[in-house]
Amino acid sequence: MINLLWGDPPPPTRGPKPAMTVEGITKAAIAIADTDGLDAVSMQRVAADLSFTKMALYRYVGGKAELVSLMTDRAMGLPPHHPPQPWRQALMDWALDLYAGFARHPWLLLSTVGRRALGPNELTWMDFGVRALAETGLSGGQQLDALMTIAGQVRTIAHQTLTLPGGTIGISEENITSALTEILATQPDRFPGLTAAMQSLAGSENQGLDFGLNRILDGLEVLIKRG
Amino acid sequence: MINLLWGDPPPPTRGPKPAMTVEGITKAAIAIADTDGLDAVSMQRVAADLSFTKMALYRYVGGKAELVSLMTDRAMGLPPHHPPQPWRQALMDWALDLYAGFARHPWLLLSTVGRRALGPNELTWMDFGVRALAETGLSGGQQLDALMTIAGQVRTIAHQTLTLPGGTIGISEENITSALTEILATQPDRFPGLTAAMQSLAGSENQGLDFGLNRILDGLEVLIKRG
DNA sequence: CTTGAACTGTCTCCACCGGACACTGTTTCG
DNA sequence: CGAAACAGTGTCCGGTGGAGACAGTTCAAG
Repeated sequence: MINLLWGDPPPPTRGPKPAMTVEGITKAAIAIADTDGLDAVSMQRVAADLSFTKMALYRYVGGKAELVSLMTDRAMGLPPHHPPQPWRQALMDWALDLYAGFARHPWLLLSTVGRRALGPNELTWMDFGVRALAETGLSGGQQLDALMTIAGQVRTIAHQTLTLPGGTIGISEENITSALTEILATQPDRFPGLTAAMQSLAGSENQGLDFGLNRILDGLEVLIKRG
Repeated sequence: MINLLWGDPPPPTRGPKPAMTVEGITKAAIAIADTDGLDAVSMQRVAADLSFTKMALYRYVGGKAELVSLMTDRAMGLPPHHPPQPWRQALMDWALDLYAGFARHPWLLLSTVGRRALGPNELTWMDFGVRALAETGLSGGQQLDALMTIAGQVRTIAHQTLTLPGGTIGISEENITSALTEILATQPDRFPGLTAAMQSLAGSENQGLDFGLNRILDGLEVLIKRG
């Protein structure tokens, strides 16, 4: 099956006009994922929202996996443009833009795990990030590694902050910290380090993203200045 | 439903002796996930491996989600002990131990996304990590944020390195870089930064984990020394 | 203008999934 | 010796992704 992500194959000319488009299907699927979560995206549901039969979708996309790939790349979109900046600020913007993308489509956190096909938009994101580091004297591998580290930080915080409604089991509190404090309250002696850390946390806001990013950027600065 | 993760409820004494144990079920499920991936873990499959009926499992675990939680916490296990060390070395060991865990059970990368119940082992991991930072003068929140950043780095590299056989679609090469070079070879002008970075990468080994960790630790050192 | 090939969308069917529920058989306590 | 509590099974359900046959539509070639 040809990879729909990279330009559709030339449309045939015989036969009836297609009533749908890959783009329309993808948009419908994204709309479902945005409102009801990625698990709610099924072939039936997508087809129903378009007033078609499930099997009709298979004329356009190869299957569920391919549809998810298309959704992912489209929802990711292209990274926003920024005026030229020093590498540190550029990377910070890049990270915040990425976080904003996850905030818009939290299901991206789920659809981008496991081996998957890379779409053009995803690659463009990486390209932008690498270019921000082009002038720093870092090697290509170092640039990519640095980018991965930053992307990982964004993912981590996004994952722990956004965490879709699709809860799995047990603890149904609003966020991780509340569930955590609850457990720690009952058995403080078992996790002394955590208990102490949580006590001195009380009320401090979610600065996790900025904190981690600044540590990483500090570390990069050390490396870059060292030459 | 009582959380099986935190000590089973007292077993009843009436009625026939249970033929299975929660531990046995969990171990069987982990074995399946280790060999055939997390998707292969179904109630039927687990029950069949134990020579029981699917529905019999529901006498022990509340459902699929709870089983996965049990698998996750058990597979994570307790973090290994290390002799007392300076915080930097302690965190480095912590990160490498965590990575080793992901390498042993790559499906943990999948089972630990989305909101989920926290098990005692997972909390112990966090406790160990936080304790490594206890003497650094960082606040509790900063300690937790630092840990999240490091864990995120480990996850990112593990995810991009291990990536189970359960591929989804398209590109079935051995790792991301090979698929990437393939794409870049066909359209180098579209991703100039990436192309340049990949060219100067040729043959360098997977140092991504060490690189990112050292940047993060460098950044933490800057913050800690600053006081 | 006709005809046949190419194409679209629908229909039926399948295996599998997680799970509800009623039921039989077993064990132990009053 | 019951009766209550419990274990495991069998049956059923709605849902999933997907294969394949089929009829309707459209266009290009004769």
